[in-house]
Amino acid sequence: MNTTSSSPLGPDVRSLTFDVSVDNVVFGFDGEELQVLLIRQGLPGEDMGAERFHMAVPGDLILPEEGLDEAAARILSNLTSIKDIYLKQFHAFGAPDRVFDEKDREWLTKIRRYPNRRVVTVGYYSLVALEDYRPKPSSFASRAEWCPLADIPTLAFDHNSIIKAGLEKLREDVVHNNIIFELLPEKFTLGQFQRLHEIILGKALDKRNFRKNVKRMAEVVPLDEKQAGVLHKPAQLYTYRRQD
Amino acid sequence: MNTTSSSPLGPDVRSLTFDVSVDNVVFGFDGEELQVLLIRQGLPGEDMGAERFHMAVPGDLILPEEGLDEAAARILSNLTSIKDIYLKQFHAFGAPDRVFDEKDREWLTKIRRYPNRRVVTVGYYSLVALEDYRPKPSSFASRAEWCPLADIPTLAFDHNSIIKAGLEKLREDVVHNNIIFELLPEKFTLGQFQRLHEIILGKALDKRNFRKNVKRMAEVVPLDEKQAGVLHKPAQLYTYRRQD
DNA sequence: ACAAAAGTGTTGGAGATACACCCATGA
DNA sequence: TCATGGGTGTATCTCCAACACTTTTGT
Repeated sequence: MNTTSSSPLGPDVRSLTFDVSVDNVVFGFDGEELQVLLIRQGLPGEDMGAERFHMAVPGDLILPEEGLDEAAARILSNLTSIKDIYLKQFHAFGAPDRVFDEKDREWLTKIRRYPNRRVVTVGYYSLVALEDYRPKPSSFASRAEWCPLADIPTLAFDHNSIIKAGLEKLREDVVHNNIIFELLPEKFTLGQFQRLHEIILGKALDKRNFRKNVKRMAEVVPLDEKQAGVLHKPAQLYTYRRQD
Repeated sequence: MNTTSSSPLGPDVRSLTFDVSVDNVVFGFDGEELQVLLIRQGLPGEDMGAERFHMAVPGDLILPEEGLDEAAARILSNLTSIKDIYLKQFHAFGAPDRVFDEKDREWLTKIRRYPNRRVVTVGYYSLVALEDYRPKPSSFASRAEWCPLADIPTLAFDHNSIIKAGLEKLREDVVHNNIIFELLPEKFTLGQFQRLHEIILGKALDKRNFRKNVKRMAEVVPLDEKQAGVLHKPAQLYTYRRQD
């Protein structure tokens, strides 16, 4: 008895209702550069020959009985099979014209019951060591891949601005919290660690000063192991050990 | 096609509809303590003898054609007549059981067309010099008043947690941005300025060091004016002048 | 031998912290 | 005269920025 169409107060539900979605901006680091997890929109049955489907950040509508954080995790896992990662809400996007492009609407017609309904979306960002997560597409994602931040094409909806906002938030959080470790592989060199900082912060850092600071972090501990197979002096490997 | 419960045509639609609201946590400073702007829920026609209406933060549903920021400003102005203030989005709240209390539901029945619909709300916070803003209730607010942070009663919905989250965000932003000036009256003493910092940051600061830091802020300029009518040495007054 | 990244200390300046007493006013 | 907050300086320490050369490996 409790919702929409049975309400005594009138029929004009369409314009007084919203869908709520979640979009996940997942950053990954491969030791070289920062990447973002993108999906290619496409239904399982469809011929994928045509390249007309769009790339987007993995996102979808939330379910009626589901919290936002919960939805973010479920949706990411549904579309890319990546799960159990740190997901942090960073902003809600609700411009009435978020979705205006003709091809976006066309796509929505295929997957949504009410494709014209206004959608407010909540952005989450996440950080992973890229090598630990190989995305596998499913549901309405025909592909799911890491894409270098520099090479991101024009995406569906307002996803380019969502990524931009997520990156800004990431930068803030890296400076003030210890979020950056989520992005590192289990074993990493100080070179990678520094490169990661430089990429996220967008500026060069002094090697000696950087290493001095790292030495003061109790969480970063050296291993009894060195890099091998590289064509230069092999680097000491470190790992991150959470403090009590 | 794997895992998902949502078919290509999207998840089950019946109840898949939401309202979206905005809640404004407005902080004010009176030179002594930090306060929050609250409204008392009540319809204009109703007898206000009974004290059974609840206090809440000023918030309401967004309109179909309206952006989130826009809605926040409109709603605040509608309910309290306070306008043209700095409003910053800080978090979206979407727990499915955000509204579960019987009296909350009862109240919604009076003002909402679809009182049982799930509501996802977006929190905004704001900062003002309390003395510059005297709230005037209207719409479904029967009262609108400043309430000291320490004396906040149990509020409607999840508004206590929303305030808490807003305060945390405020603290962050005070440290890293220059947001704090929004909270000060036009003319202020360094004592007030320091007290405000201490209240927001939740810790005591050294007076001499604090004043040293203030002297280095070009935006804080002394006036040709002193406090009067106080029962101690009158303090120099300062003002905030935005830099180009 | 060469290329490529790893690794390593010192110095100077700026900003943070710690700390105690006199001053001007209203009652 | 007393109570109340206003107002002031110095010494130390920690953190940050700037800066150049040697080492180890693979080819």
